[in-house]
Parts: sequence; C-alpha cells; structure tokens
Amino acid sequence: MPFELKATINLPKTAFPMKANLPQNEPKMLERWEQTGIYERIREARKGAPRYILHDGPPYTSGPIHLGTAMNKCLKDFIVKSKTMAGFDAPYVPGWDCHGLPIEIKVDKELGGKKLQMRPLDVRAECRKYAQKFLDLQRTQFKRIGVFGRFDRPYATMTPQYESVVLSTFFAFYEKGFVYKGLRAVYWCMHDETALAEAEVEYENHTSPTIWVKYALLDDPAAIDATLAGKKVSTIIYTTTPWTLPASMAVAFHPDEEYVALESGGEVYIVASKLAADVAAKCNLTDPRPLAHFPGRKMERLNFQHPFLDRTILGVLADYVTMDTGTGVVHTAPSHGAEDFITGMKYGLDATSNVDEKGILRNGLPEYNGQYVFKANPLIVELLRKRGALLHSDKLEHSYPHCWRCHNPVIFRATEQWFISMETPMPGGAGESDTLRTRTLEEIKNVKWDPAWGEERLSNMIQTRPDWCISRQRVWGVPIAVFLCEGCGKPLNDPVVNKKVVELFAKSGADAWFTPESDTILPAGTKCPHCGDARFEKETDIFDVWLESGASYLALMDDEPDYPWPSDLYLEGGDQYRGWFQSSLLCAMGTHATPPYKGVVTPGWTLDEKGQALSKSRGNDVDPVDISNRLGGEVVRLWVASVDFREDVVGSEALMLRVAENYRKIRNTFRYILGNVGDFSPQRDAVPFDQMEALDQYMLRQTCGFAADVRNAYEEFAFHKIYHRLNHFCIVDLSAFYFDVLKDRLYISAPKSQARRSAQTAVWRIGEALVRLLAPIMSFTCEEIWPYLPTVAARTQSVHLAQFPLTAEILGDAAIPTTDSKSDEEWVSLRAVRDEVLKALEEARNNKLIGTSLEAQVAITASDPVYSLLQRHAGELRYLFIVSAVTLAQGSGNGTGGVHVEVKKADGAKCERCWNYSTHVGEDKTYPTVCERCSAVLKELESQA
RNA sequence: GCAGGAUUAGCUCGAAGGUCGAGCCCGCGGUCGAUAACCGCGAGGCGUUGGUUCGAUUCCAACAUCCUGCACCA
Repeated sequence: MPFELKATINLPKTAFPMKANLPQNEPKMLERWEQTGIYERIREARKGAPRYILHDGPPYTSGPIHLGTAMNKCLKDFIVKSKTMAGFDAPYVPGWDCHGLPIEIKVDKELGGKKLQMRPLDVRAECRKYAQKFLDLQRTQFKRIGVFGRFDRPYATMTPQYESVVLSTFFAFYEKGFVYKGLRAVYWCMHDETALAEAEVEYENHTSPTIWVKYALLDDPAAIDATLAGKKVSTIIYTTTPWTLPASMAVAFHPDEEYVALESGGEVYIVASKLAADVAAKCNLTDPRPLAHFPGRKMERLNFQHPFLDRTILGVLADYVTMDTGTGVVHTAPSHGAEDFITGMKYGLDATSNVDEKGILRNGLPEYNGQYVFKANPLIVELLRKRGALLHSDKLEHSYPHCWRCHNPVIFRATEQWFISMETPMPGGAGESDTLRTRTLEEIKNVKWDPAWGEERLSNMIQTRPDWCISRQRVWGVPIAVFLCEGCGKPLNDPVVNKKVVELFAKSGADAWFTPESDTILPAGTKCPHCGDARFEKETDIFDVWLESGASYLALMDDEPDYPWPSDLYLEGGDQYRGWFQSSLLCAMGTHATPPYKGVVTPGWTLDEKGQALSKSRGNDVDPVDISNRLGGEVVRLWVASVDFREDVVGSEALMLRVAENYRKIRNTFRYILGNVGDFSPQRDAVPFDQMEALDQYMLRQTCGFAADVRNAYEEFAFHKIYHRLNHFCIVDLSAFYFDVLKDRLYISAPKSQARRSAQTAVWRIGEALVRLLAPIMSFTCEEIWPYLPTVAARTQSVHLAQFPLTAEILGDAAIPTTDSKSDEEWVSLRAVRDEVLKALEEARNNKLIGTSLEAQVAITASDPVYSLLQRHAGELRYLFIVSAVTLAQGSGNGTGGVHVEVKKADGAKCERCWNYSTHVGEDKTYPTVCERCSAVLKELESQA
C-alpha cells in the first residue's frame, strides 16, 4: 500500500514551545533552581577549581531596584556564570549597604516628632527594620532577573559580624597611627544645635549684608612692584558674612589672575583687574590710577593687618577665587567655610571656632562678643566703619543654605572630627615621604582599570583629596567605639581594649555600644595615658558609611577565610570612583598595604532615549521588575547584553520590545534545532566528521569560530559583541543560509540516510554549543532548552553546571582542525555566488516569472577561478540555491564578481513530495506525482516498512 | 568652573588612515512543510569648525551637545 506522501516528509517535531511565556515560566524555573539548590550545586561542582572572585559592591537598601541596579547585577551575573562555565570556582556573595543618612532621614520622617523622645537604640531598631525591608525586596528582585549567588547568606553592613570588621578596620588604621581628631568646617544648624550633612541642607532665599573692607598691607609694597615703594597699600575684600571677620585669618588671591594697584586719594588699593572698575565705583575711589599690574601669586605670604583685631593676616593663593563678583580678593575664615578650611589647612592657619553651638560669638571684642552671629553683623559693620576700614556696604538677596528641618539659615562651623590622614607614613615603608597618599597612588598603577581612564580618574582624586573625615554626628551606623578621657578629652588607644570592643560587636552587634554591656569593657584601673584620669566616656560619633562599605571585602574574608587576597574584580558605576572604589582601596591600604582588587570595571549610566538620566521624578524610569513581569527577566538580561555597558546606555520600553523581538528569533533558531534532532540519537546516529557532507563540515567549523569569538568576548566582558555576533550567527549563518538550505535534506531524505544523519549531527552539535555558550546570558531559556537536546552520557542536570564547549566537542574529534582556510574560502565564494543568484531570483519574481525559487532553474556563466569552484560543487548547487536545476557555463560573466546569472522557468513538473521541478515526474508507477529522487526514497522506505 | 567620558543609518552595535559595514526597525515582494513562523530584495548615516596627510568618519586642536563625579561665589 502506497504511503501518503505528506507523511513521508520529516517535518520538525518538538515539544519545545515556540511561545516562551517568560513571565509565567520564569518564576517556575526560579522555584526549581531554589529547590535543587543550584548555587550550592555549582559550588560543589567547582570545588578545587581555580578561584575567581568578583566581589559585589553593596547597593543601598532604601528602595526597590532600578534599571541601573539591574544592569549592574546582570553584568556581574554574566561574569560569574561565564567564569564558572570556563571552569573557575566563582562564588558570588551579594551584599547590601544598610546604614546611613538617607535611611535615617526617611525613618525620621516616618517617626516625626517622636524621634526626639526615643533612645538611640530604638531609633536604630526602626532604621534596621527599614533597611531589612528593602534588603528583602531587592533580594527577591535580583533573583527574579536570574542572578545566581549566596542569597540566603548575603553580607550586610548591619550584621554583627560585619560591624565588628568595620570597627577592626578602623582600629587597624588607629593603631598604626593613621587616625587623628581635628577640626573641620561642617554645616551647622544653630537652632537644632547639630551638624548637618549636605543632604540635609536646602537652599532658600536670604538677605545678607554685603561689605567691602580694607586690609592694610604690612610688608614693604616694593616686593610686589617697584612703583609701589613707600606707598600706603591695602587690599579690599568683599563678604556677605561680616560675622566671620573675627575669624578672618587670610586673604586669598587667584594665582593666575591679573591684579592691579590703583592709586586714589593718596592710598593704593590692590584688587583684581577685571573687577577694578566695579570696585572703584562702589567704594568711591576717586580718580583711580593704575600703578602696576601683576599676577595674584605675587601676593602669596605677604602680611596684612586685620581691620579690627590685633592679628596679622596672611596673603594666600586659591584657585576657587572668581572674577565675577566682589573684588577678586577673598577674606578667609578657616572655621567658617569649606574652602576656607582647606586653604587654612594648606597654610597652617588657626581654624578654632569662636562661634559656639548656639551661634554665639565668643572670645571677641566687646562690640560684638556674646552676640548671635546674624545679630553681630550690623555691630561688626559699625565697628568697621569706626575703624575706617569700611569702604562700602549694601544688601544682597541670594540663595543661602538652610536647615531642611527647621528652615533656619545654617552656617559653617569648625568642629572636632575624626580623620584618617592621607599624609601618614606607611608602616614599614620607605620613610616620611612614603605616605598613605603616595603609596596608594603607586598601587593604583598595579590595578587593571577597565576602561583605562579609570586609573587617571582615581589618581587625580587621590592626589587632591583631603584627609578622610570618617566621623558623623548621626545615629544609624557603626559607632566609633572609642573611650574618651573625661579629664583631657583625649581618645584612648589601647589594642587590648580595642580587641575587646571588636569581640563585643561580633557577639552583640554595634548596638552594644549603646547599652550598659559596653561599660564593662574597660578594665578596672584603666588610666588616661595623657593625664592619668580614670574617668572615661564613650564617643558618640558614628563612622562615615564609606568606611563601612570600604571594608566589605575584609568582612567577606572574615566570613570566608579561604578567599584569596586580593579579589579579582570590582564592578560598579563611575560614581564609585569617589565612593566605594576609593574607600575600599584606602581600607585595603590601611590593613594590607595593597589594593583589594586586581581589576575594576566601570559600567556607564542608564539614560532614556533623549540621553537624560533615568529617574523616577522625571517619570522616564524603566522598571526592570515590571519588564520582567510583562516581557520576561530574560529580556532584561538580553537588553543588558545588547548594549556597550562601558558607555552610558539607553534603556526604554521601545528597546525592551526590540530585544524581545530578537529573543523570539533566537528562540526559534533553537526550536528548529530541537525539532530536527527529535529522532536523532548521538550514540546511534552521529556521523564522524570526515564522513559528513562538506556543507555540514563547513558549518561546524563556523560554529567553532563562533564559539571562539564568544569565549574571547566573555574574557573581555564584551557582552554586546556576543549579543550581536549571536544575532548575526542565528539570522545570517543559520536561519537564512544553513537551515534554509538544510530543509530539503532534512525533510526529504530518508530518515536514516547518511545525508540526513550528517545534517542532524551538525545541527545537534551546533545546538549543544549554542546552549552552553549562551547560558551565562540567557540563563532561563538555555536551562529550558537543556533537557530537550538529545541525551548523551555524563551530562549535567543543569546547563549551569556544564562547561563551555571545547572545539573537539563541536567537531566531534579533537584531531580535526577547527579551520580549513582553503575550504572555508571556497564557501565564502559559494555564498557570494548564492547572493547573486538570490538577487536574480528576486528580479524574476518581480517579473512574475516565478514565485517560489523552486520554480526556477538558473544558468550561471562564470570565469575561473569561480567557474572551476562551481564545477566542483555542481551536484549540490541546486540545493545551495534552493532551485530545481543549475547549469554552468564558462565565460566572462559581466555580473558582480565575474558571475552572470540567468533565471528561467524550471523544466518538467512540480514533484508533489519535495516541490522541486523535474522532468522525471510521472515515471514512477506507484507514485506518479513524484520525482526520481523522491521515488528512490519512497522505495527505500517501503523496503524498511 | 574642575576632573573623566561620549557623539557613526530611526534603534543597538562592529571595523578601519583609502568608496564603511551588520542586525533590528521601515518599505516592497515571496512562501504557506520552523507558521503568533520562514525566505528575498530595497531604502537609509560618520555632531560642528579648523589642522596634519596624496587622502581624515578614523590622528590632533577648538567648539557644540549630553552624561558622571567634584566644586559653587566669599
């Protein structure tokens, strides 16, 4: 009985669904991974393999994740998974940064006025709850996008273990002499009597007096310019804060700007040239005559007279002096300005504040002493007028910092803070000049910065950064657990006591510092080594959160002692050059004298389609969790892989949709593979490489090239190259070329024929290679595909336990070379001819000569070497071009590449089975609608039936 | 203002001192045996201004725009 023809076609068949349903299926996959303990199983599988440590930078636990955080975690996941599949033991311990002001502020707002009556311990408990809530949320969200890691035991900066390491890191600095207590100008709210962080300052309008004040030069003016010899010379400063004049220690000039000496009314005034006219007008300098011009640097270290105090004022230089308002000369009070303070440090000026915590001026002249700063303003103006130092006064409405809570204007005030000195000589180092700063700069050179500009950027920052102020007057953080002498105020630094406090923290957490438990730490009889006093109190400041997160790898190693020092890689956004990269580096320098990382990678920022930074307030943010729920976490991952993360990247709904389209293409490529190997058993059916069809051999070599490119790209974290190479490979090489050509052979040949088995062998090996090469990025889909591929012995249960394919696995035999340049070049030529044929077919199609290409036969005219090449492949050309017949002629084809293609209607009739046209249709008596090729296949099938 | 980075097709990218190129998108068509698929053809571009060079989108310099961090007016 004859076969029904349609039933003899080997159409693809697979249970692997075309439609992914990612939002529904991914959570099921996550559950399976959770149940099987995929992360732990990977650890077991890689036990003893070379370690690769990507150390996670802790995100802040004050909200849900956004696209930037998602990208960050996906990139880390790509790296960890690709290292794992390259054979490394690459553990990943995610971390969270839990302390700090933003949470405290939010909790403040929730608590309202209640906070003022609460004990620090209770406020801390509220903050902890808040941080834990978002830690849990973010953990769920990171898992949702397919990130693998030690999520059940992450590191968190608020755990007792971590807090104890923060403290021991500080003590390492402290005991080695890096730490000092000193003054620093900070924002201060006189109403609330507290220091404020930048984030707690809001700018509002405020009316200030403006005054122009004369500072007389004490030194010989000839030193500036010979023409000034013997003259009475002064400079003029401008300020909006007269109350800071009692703290005036210096006058600052810009080193490179030009200044002018103006003579008027028998006196000489030095001001910036650019502002001279303005100053002369405001100060009523009649008939000003320029005597000399000179750069500001001439004024350095000259001495001036304070306008009303018995104090010598130093001429200093500062780059921040500007030429748009004032006089180009800036009165400098180190205790009352951030920049003034830095300049003061540089020139060794006194920064003692004579303004108390309530804003009252102390230790001053009777005219203003004991007055509140803003009340003192007019009094000081009057004093200046009396002393003949006031040249002009006015009022100015300008934006001025105010307290975010009470909305009163704030001031800068020098207060005592803890510092790590950048100028500390390194212990065991080469001497005084071998400091924390210089050694750090040296060590930066030993790190691999990616992109390379990171080295310069961080070096510039370390070069110019001030000493590290590590103290904060806050509640939610790790306390600087040091005992202070009640007699002289000096901090105790006893390694034995220090160790006991660290142990206390490890046991009971940093909260212990706020409980009586910590009072018992100090051994009885402890005396202050400075004054002998036996009474101590506990420091109430907490650490800068950057010191905390900077200690993260130290904390991780405390937990996992066999992790290597240093780690292999840190990966965070460019904002961390100021933050974590820097604080981690300094913490490592203080404890190990080497950096904590071998390499640092910096992704760019996430922007919208207009190049604006993504933010909730702008309303242009893209929520990765929302994308996961609607399009799939895999789409988020693929998007991350699609962009060059070293630059700023664009994220948008439209891009996600586009990536989702691409996903479907890749998925369909896999589906075709799976559909065509359904009846293929590698052990039984695989064809050895040397017996495969030339096209199949060629495609396996192409796959080797693809695999090599992909592995190289993983090596250099160039995921976007993988994404684009993958698309190209799937679309151009596989779908449009190989798989299209292969349909005839796979569908039409006898199922067990060598020709079909050869194709199946290649398709199967390609699938095996692809699924493993892509698993680090397409973690969900590759895991889904894994069990659908033909079973082979010794196969891991999860694709994530497998390793990248070796070329031997792709070709089936290690002895086969992965390239055959002669043959591969021939295939390049054949594909070029194919392109010409397709163009000619399209033309014929447009002329209504043919519809499907099988209705055509083509005649190709070519000259050598192409002609001989085609001649050698004459038998397979019709399949390569998917036409019914090909004839060759030698001659000078005048088409592209010396090839001319002519398309004609195919001879004969359409074979009902294979749709090719043949003049032999009708010859088979049993199957009169079939061509000679199908006739043979059907005979074979019948003999087997 | 300082430091660092970016600018190539509508989008995402690649390459290179010598007519730039890929995929997607878009337009047109084919197919109906990968079918919520598949195949073909086509259209479309190097931020601005100078310089080096036989030749510059590429190297150099300015400018513009955007991003990140720092500083921010005494």
